[in-house]
Amino acid sequence: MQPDYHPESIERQAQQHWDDRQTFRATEQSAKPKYYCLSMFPYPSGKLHMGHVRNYTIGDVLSRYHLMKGYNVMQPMGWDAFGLPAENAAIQNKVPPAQWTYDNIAYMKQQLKSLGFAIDWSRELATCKPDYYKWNQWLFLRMLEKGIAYKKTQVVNWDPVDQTVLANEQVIDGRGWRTGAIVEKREIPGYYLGITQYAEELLSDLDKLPGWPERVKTMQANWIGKSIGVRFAFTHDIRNDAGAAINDGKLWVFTTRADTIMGVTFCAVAAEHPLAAHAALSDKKLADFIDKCKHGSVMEADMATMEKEGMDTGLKVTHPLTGEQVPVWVGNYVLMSYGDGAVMAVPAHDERDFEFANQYELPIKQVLENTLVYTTELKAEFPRESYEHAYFDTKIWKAWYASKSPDEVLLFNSGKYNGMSHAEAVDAIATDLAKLGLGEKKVQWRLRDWGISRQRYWGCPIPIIHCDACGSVPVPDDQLPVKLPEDCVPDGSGNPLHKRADFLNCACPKCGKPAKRETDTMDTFVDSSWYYARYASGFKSDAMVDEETSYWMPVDQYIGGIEHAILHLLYSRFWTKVMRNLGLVKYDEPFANLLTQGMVLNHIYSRRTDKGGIEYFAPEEVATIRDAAGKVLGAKALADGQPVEFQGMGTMSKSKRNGVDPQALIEQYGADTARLFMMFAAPPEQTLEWADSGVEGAHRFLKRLWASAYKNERHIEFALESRKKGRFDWNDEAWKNAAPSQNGLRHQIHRILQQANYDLSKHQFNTVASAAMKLLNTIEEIEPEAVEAGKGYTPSGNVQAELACESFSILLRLLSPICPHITHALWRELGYGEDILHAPWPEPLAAALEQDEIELVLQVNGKLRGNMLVAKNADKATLERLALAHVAVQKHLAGATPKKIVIVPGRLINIVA
RNA sequence: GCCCGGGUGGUGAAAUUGGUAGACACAACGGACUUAAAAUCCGUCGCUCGAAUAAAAUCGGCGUACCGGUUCGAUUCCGGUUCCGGGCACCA
Repeated sequence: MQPDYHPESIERQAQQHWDDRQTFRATEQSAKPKYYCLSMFPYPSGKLHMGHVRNYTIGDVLSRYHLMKGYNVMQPMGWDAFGLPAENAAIQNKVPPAQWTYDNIAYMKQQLKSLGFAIDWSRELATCKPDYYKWNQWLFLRMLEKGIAYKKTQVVNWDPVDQTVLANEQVIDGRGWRTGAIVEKREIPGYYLGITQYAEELLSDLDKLPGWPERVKTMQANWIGKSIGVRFAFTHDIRNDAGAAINDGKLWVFTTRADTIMGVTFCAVAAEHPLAAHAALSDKKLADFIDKCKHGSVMEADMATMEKEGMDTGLKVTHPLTGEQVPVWVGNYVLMSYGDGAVMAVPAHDERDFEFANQYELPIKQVLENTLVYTTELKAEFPRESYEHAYFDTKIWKAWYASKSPDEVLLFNSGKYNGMSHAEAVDAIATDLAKLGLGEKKVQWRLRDWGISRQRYWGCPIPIIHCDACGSVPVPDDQLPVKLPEDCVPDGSGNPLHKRADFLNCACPKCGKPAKRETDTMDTFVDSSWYYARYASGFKSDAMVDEETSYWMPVDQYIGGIEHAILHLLYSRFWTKVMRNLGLVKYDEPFANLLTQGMVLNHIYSRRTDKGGIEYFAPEEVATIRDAAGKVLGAKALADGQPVEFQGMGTMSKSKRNGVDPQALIEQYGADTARLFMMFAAPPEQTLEWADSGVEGAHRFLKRLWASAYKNERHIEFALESRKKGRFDWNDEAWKNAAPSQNGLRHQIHRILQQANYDLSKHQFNTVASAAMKLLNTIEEIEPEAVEAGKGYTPSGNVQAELACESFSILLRLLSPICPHITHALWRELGYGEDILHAPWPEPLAAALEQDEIELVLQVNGKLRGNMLVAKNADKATLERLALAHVAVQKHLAGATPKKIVIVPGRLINIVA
């Protein structure tokens, strides 16, 4: 064997070996248990970044580990190939998104291959191919038939300069990222999927997912947000010009806090609400305000953080229970798309209403009793006169409320409901409203239906044809797929499909007259909602999925970034349930076990353009300015020397230009070093700030491993030879006769292995990597001189050779999922066998783990004072006697009598004095 | 703003989930080898703390973002604060 480690040649040979034998080609015919290991497929943005390397290495470690554990493993790969960045690239480079995408796929595929992942490439797919997205269209049509898909208006960001719809990402501080123009909200029609019809099951089935991280399940449950409340109406007699009562004289609202209904002092409606529009007809200032509300982005984070503004409409509605006249305000924080676009306001017991009431001097009426004492401190901070009997700062109130059980807080100031608890009051009030025909109990979900229409070119066409005579007509199944022309070059304004007569013009499937195709495309989350089932289904052209999915599905291990904790994972769960209800699949949930990888972060630098848009700089394009502690204060662009802004750390992404390409790393050190370093850096679920400062160390370890194997080559050969000839019987008896130092080393080796196997079961790969390093450190303590050629037959020499042989075999197998190339090569070079992947997974031997004596820690009053060796089965009395007699204990007890002795078996003795 | 995570040496991190804080590495420093450098090997490495000493060994104190609590014992559990990251429905 070669004396030095040459990664490029051994990696090429190992990959060739796997290619030649089709090692990772998965088949459905196997007696072994199946293991479907899936990493979230990448968007083909151009190059891999470190987040990809992390994600796919984690998946590969799990795949290879299970392969050696005796599973029938399938690990596929594909491309989430539709999306916005391809259009941006087209605008910049004037290349069609299709060509840019296919070029990127080719490059990134070669990068993935060079990392040596155990992928079954025969199952590769790309979502931008018609044979894939045909089935998006097909299932969408089934959903239309079932009433799951429907059409209604949606609010979008509109750039008035580019005359185009903007993605949320393209809105920076309320302005278009290219034009800098103030963004407007626009209402346009679009298609929705009724995910709320599945809300109950999506929530309750979280309990069927013990293999998912708790935090992801919590996030999904909060997102679905089931709450039981009351929908009710204020009445009015406000009539439009035609004399008809607006909305039948009812202002509907929803509340989860119906018990506070007697504390309502005003109502707030969205700017788009019919009452607001009516009032604006005769009020110029109100009309201007409503117009102003239409500017700004539609993002929830922006809505929630913006200054709450409102204006009185001058209109009054009647409280259904008190008969009081309640003023109606327009509030910029009320969303038309939530519920009925109107809310009741109870400033005494709602933080947002409180803030609004304070700002506009609206009355506050307390209706929940409160035994919190109005202290002088509170008076100083909240001195307003009307606070005399109520302490309405809702932060204080909420803290007080949270310290009580809901039944302890009773209603007061609420007429006939006085003295009732929360639950009693909600029931009584709902009953009274129902008697009046003005309300009822209702389950309300925070979850909204999924709007899938995108006014963009590079996506899956929505299979609808618009006919003047017949309206919106679904494309018949036999005309699927509706193919997207692949040669368009978007220029940033409008949808290029509008200019494509060959795509646009068609015949109405119903009446045959000339008609126009829908030009909206589907949200790319549709593409990623079922790709896992397609991998598993043999790519039939006549079916979306087939019976083979029932062999592989559900996915046994899904791996992907925590940023997908809600949307992608929830949509996939929903899509699965729709497919199940259509009889296409038999499982309820797509992903049995989930590992959410922590983000790989890097610095983000940006600068405002002259127009008011935003421009990002890659970290290597700037020189950072740091303070004494090394904290980044700012930076200057290397190109022009002008300042750029440091935006903090953020996840690696194409759009923020802060991705790090692993190519240089792979070329300089090899794939094994890149993989090892990535796994060693941090546990998989932890966020990681990118720095390559440890790469050298990972590479140094692999060089040491190779050198050590080279040094031990002859001893291992000798030991393997001896085993074959049956010259020595390496049973427990034989080891008992070996020297204590040799048994000590063997004990250490098996202890490290035991811990590493435990860490693997927890998916904590960084400590598995460090276990490999510890194993090598331990192996280097074995003295190889004793078995130099020709002198290897002394009893001690035999033990040394056998110890080296056993230890290396453990180390190579343990390391092989992380560093498959070097371990593949060394396994063969040292003569262990043809293919390490066919070797069984190493397990520690009970006999090697056994120890006669154990070390116990001695504490006095919880402080470490010493330790002692005791027989492993020493009884309690002996332990106490030995501990009290210990010199360090005696010293710290200083003659005091122990009050208590705490013994933790196998660990410590704490003497409390 | 709301929901979910996280904060441990100069750095990445570990601690068998309430029991020796800092394993394994990186960087730095010192040494060996070398004409020299690289590579390699050996050693030191939480603290502008205290005692001891010529120097060390050694002994002790403090230390897991901050404040408080529970416990014989807290990086781990509970309450509060703060900073950082992820998500917030058209980035994927």
